[in-house]
Amino acid sequence: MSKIRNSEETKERILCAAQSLFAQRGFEAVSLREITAEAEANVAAVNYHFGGKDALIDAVIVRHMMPVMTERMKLLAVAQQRADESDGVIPVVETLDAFMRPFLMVMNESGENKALFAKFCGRIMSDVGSNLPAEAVEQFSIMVQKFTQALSQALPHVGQQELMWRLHFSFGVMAHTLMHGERLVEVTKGACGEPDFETTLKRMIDYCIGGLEA
Amino acid sequence: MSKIRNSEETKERILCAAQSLFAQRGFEAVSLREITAEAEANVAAVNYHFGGKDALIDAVIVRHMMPVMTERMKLLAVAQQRADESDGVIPVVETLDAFMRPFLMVMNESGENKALFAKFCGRIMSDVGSNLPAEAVEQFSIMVQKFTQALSQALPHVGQQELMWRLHFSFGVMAHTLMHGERLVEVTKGACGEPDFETTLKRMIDYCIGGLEA
DNA sequence: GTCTATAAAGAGATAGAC
DNA sequence: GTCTATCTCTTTATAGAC
Repeated sequence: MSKIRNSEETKERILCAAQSLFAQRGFEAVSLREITAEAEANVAAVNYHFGGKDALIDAVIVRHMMPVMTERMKLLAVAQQRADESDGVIPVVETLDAFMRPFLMVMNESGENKALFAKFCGRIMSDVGSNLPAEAVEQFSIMVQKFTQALSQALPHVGQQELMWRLHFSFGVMAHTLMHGERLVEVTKGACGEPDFETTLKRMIDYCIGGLEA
Repeated sequence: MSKIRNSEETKERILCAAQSLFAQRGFEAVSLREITAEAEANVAAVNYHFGGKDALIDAVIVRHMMPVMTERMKLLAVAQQRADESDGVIPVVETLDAFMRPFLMVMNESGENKALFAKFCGRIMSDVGSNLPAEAVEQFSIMVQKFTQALSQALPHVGQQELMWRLHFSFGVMAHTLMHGERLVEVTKGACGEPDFETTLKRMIDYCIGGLEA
């Protein structure tokens, strides 16, 4: 039993170390040796627990993205309930909030490095559809459908195709900011301020509302 | 003389092959062997002509980004001249056009695969500041400054910090679309239409105007 | 300038002892 | 479950023949 517990801990350490390194440098540029060194585990442990590097990548993605996806759907459902008490249409600001806020929530809940977690999420958003595990792609597809529908009702004057592109653009805003937001601070030498995540979230939502309603 | 000419051709083939592969899979995930195989050159040729893989990466980036940067500055200068004939303020739509259109122009001029070139540009935009050659970073920095200034004059009600973030978001729109625009077509199974680059450009500009003016 | 051959380092994976 | 030792493959880089 103690062995099983240790095993689970080792798995967890590997997952965390992998996520941190993947966030910083991407999936392919990180070696198992670096991961296991940081996780204070053995190279063989990865193959034992996950089956190989590719399986580890999938596990890390699923492990960290599922809570975000679940939270998104939950927030959207809550917003839908609120909307049903009036005209049934979710305001754009609430839909966007339901889409973007879960990152903050998961970030805050986990004790992990927030900036790294953000980068990791941004990286995944950028890679969606390329090599993501099937489970994640499916979840993602369902989510896109739900959110498109909600936005469509709030923005009836925007055609379906147009709306898809604008949602795609909004993904870009989020992915780019999650991945490279802190770099803006560097590049501008702090002239852009050093806002907390809540402030950045609000900025993104405001910007995307403007773009979606354009 | 004929050897020199052949040498230049080999260099060019290597640069093109590298750009194509980097666009598809990123810089670190592509090996020199793959590049030289596609370029029908020898592995040693890369080291002879460029000095190593890192130097090749820098050369590819500089080679393909400089025309875009130059064109951007030129278009902005032209817009400024037009503006000087009235109130001196460049309309947001023209600033955004000057920023985004050069990609199309360079794409169309080069005989290369347009979609690949777009991906390559998007990848560079995403990597700005991380490992880009100093030459490119400097150019980029100057460009950001010029465009921020132009937008600032057109949007006096938007604070400086706020504007920087909104410009950053606009970068995200462009980078994400260049890199993953075609994937939207796949994911939506064509429901988003299959617009040409000119149409997508217009959509991006409209969206970004909405966001910038929000 | 170009190529072959090879060096040197590092990758992922696995067998077998514990 | 974990770890050492090792296998095999691939990478970048370079020396030296042509």
